[in-house]
Amino acid sequence: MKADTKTIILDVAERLFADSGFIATSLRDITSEANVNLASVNYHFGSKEALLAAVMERRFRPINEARLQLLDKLEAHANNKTIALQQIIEALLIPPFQKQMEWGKSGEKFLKLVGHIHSENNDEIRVLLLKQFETVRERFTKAFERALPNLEPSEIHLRFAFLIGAMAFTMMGTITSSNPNKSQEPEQLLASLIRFCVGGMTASSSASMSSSIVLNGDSK
Amino acid sequence: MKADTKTIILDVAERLFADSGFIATSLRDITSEANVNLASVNYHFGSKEALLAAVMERRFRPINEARLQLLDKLEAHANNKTIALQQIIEALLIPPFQKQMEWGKSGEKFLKLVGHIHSENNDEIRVLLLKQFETVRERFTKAFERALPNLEPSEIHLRFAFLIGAMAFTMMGTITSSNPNKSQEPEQLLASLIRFCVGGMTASSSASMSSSIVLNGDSK
DNA sequence: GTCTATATGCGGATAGAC
DNA sequence: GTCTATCCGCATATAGAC
Repeated sequence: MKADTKTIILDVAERLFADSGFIATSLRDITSEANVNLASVNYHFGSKEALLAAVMERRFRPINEARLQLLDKLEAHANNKTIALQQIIEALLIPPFQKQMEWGKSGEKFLKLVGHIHSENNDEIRVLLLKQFETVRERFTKAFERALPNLEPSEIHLRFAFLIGAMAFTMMGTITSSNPNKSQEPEQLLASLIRFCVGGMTASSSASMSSSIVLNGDSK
Repeated sequence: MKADTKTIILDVAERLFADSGFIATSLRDITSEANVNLASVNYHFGSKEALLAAVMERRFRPINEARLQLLDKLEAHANNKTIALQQIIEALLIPPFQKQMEWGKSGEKFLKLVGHIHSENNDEIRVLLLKQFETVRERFTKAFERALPNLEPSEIHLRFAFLIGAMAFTMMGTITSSNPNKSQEPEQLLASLIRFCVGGMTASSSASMSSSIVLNGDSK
């Protein structure tokens, strides 16, 4: 557990980025809290953006590997049989929560950061995140299409995005902070999220909008 | 349709905030694009934060009023009968899309801004947004509890948050920009979102997690 | 590898003429 | 109400001694 400068910077940066966002966090905030020199960030990482990339890479690689391994296992166990949708969703949603608990205090703020990154406007960062997620997205899209043969691919694409949205929003900590129950157990939160997403993905595609409310109101 | 300075600033600020986020957009970006003087923002609004507050207020007030009016109508028409869950969700999700279409080009970027605001870390801004949403949240929470008597209030609270997350993420434009179909129709997007949320809210609460995957992995 | 000192620029906000 | 000019602070990044 030697705490070299590089690791300390990564840990502190992760926490501050999660709490205040990438843009609002200055290198001075990071280096002063980490008790390292201001110039060391540029020495070790090259730039502020590269630091963020390193922070994300460190957490996302194992999470996405776990996701793909779980999906591999599911597909191996199911010989030509269809995989239950819930298991696919669990393979997607459990790893981030599981890794967070495994990492303990160090990874405590990571989920919050993940949520924030999803909404950062910085294009280069988004590209970096999407690149890491690309393989996962492709593999799980195919799995969803096999498990939900009655849905159009375009509909599955949209619902997948809704699922990611619910997950990202959950991870941002907005929910836990607004919840009356002061300390929401992560397990309960995850279980509820899984139920919600299973219900959303399996919803009938035929339901039409209620006629009483119309979008195209030419009210003027 | 006189374009006074104040309105021009509001329009341009809304668009730039939506595209690049609040922090990353400078007053100089806004005033130069709006062809107004830099000092006019502080003259008309007082500060950059107050400008954002004004931008949000202008759009949220009519949207939240529409939401509450729709819910009023639903509750008036249903004499002691339970309101269909889908109608409650529609009353919540249709107004932002409907208002956006009504506003046309001027309100085009508004949904994107809404999505971003949900993830801004600035506490004062979040408080401002939550204050606007408070009445809506309370009224719709009660409606959900009546429509879903089998769910625990805490479970409903969580699912409501997931729903907001799916909506916010959708609004950010992440979906539309990543979708292979180049121009996703807003109506189709909204219809899919409603289906997903109805499915998520009505999902069985008894489903337990698959035993093959466990969160508490003491892997070390 | 780590430090100090500094280059260089942009940010919000305001004073005061018109 | 609108303009110019400016205050003042903080940002990232780097140069160069140690």
